[in-house]
Amino acid sequence: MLFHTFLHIPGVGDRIEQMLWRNRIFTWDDFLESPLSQRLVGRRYRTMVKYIERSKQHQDNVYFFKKLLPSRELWRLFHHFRERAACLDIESIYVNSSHQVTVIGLYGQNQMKSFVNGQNIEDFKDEIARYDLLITYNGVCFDLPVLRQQFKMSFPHVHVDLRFFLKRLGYTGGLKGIEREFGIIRPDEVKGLSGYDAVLLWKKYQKGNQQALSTLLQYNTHDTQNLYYLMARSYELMFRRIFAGHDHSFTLGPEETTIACLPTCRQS
DNA sequence: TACGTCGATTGCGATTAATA
DNA sequence: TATTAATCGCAATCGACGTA
Repeated sequence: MLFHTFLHIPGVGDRIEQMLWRNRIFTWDDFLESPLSQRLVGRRYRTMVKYIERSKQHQDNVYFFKKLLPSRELWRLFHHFRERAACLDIESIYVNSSHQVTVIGLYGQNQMKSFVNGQNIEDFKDEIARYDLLITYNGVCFDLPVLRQQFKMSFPHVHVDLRFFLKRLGYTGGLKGIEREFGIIRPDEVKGLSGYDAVLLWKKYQKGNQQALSTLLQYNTHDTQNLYYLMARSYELMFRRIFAGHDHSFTLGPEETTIACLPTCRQS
């Protein structure tokens, strides 16, 4: 999707991008090679050539595109930069008028890492710095503000909040409900657990119940890993949607259809 | 329940394209 | 060249929404 994107070029909005696609100019190379380009965009042509050439030079620099793309279109970076993407989900308890993080789950590069308050939670800062792209559900409103407050840290990453991205595709409601709509079935041990249960499990753990922590970590692991599956599926759905009707011969390339199906996801 | 922010909408000015 | 139309980008407002 990155190479099909023109929206990041100053002076180019939805309409110009759509117009280019309608005229079978689907990629940066199409634009540079097509004799139509100059006629279609007039005086903008030189600016567009300059930015496309810069885009090709910076195609491994996610922050180049973060600066230029509108935030609602950052999802387009997911597939190209998926090796540097991590899913994030936190659990917390509400004490003294603020949220205190109990568990942080981070899934990226096919690895799940859990950080537990009082054990290894300080390692989280180093681990998150290894990634450039964060995927959360409602993270802009909850996870990231809580982490910023508790750890006094900033997140320079590209951030895709699936809550708003999925809403554009017609999926609303909490994470668990959307998982069911996508056919994800959780194992019996954590099926039916909610964020409130996570609070209760943490309190049990504080009273010495190790099994409660184990269940809490399992719950958080499913929350976190399922985000990756939802990101991959919704990316493909949006890709298909925005190109639908433009050209029947233009379909997803094999690199755009690879959906990472996690071993923890049981699909119906 | 409190919190935080997004998307949709609207309005406005600047820029560019098309036309006479 | 002048005028009009189309488009972009920004800011402000407000309601909606999901998290633990």
